[in-house]
Amino acid sequence: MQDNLASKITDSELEVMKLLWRAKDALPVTVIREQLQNSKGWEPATIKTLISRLVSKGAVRQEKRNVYYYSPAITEKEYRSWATKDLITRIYNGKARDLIASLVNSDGLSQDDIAELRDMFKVEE
Amino acid sequence: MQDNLASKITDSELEVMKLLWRAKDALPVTVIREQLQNSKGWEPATIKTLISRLVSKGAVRQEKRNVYYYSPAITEKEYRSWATKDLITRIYNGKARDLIASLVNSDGLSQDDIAELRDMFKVEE
DNA sequence: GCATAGAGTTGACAGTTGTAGCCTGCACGT
DNA sequence: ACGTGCAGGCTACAACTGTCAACTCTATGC
Repeated sequence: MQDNLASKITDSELEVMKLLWRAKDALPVTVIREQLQNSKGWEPATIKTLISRLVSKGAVRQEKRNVYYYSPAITEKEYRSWATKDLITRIYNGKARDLIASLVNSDGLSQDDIAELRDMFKVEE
Repeated sequence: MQDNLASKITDSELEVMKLLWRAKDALPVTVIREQLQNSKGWEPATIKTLISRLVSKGAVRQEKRNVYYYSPAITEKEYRSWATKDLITRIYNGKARDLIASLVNSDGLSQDDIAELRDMFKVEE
């Protein structure tokens, strides 16, 4: 996932991606609209624009049937990984451990989280 | 640090913040310019704009002497904490542990990092 | 077969961001 | 005391973002 893909997914567009990631299959606009119109209060036009932009920037793939069906061209995992690395680069001077330190020292993690992480790192090798 | 402060620090502006965070004291434009002009290749005008915008949005404080002296109105720690939480909210459904899981499973962490984190969580209680 | 709804495309418009020039008044050196 | 350089403030402008409307063309229902 290069700079010219997910790097450019904006907040609004991300909402569309989330929906597509949740779906197991490609979806037609109808379905996408249905869901975002309520949850986000967006006009159909807005949703169409977001989809188009995502297609242009290569984050969403379209598949021609009677009507286009849309599916993510990048996985949520990839996107998360990219976004996280981007954060680390931009504000933690590239040091991932500093990110975690920040989480630990601020109220970013619950006791449960910390317990779980301790486990995670115990098993991890 | 509310939505109307650090939330709005843009990438370019962040470079200015980083410089101010590194400085122990308030700095006049002269000094700020000196450093960013080289490292970033920005024109003086650009730097002035960035500083103004940071002042408007309350991220930088200005102190009148002969000439204004600028210092951060929010700490780097605060900003990091905010930015991290923002990431977690936006793309990890609010689950901090998922962020860390993503780091661990992708190539986000070096072996060294992992070792250090294991220590971190060992001591942490 | 024909009308119609809605998918897809194009345009739009205000606000933000990246980058930078102009102008005016003040401080500093001579 | 006077000129000059530059800090500060204002303006600018293109690209990107958040929202949305108008138009066109096609597939589906009758």
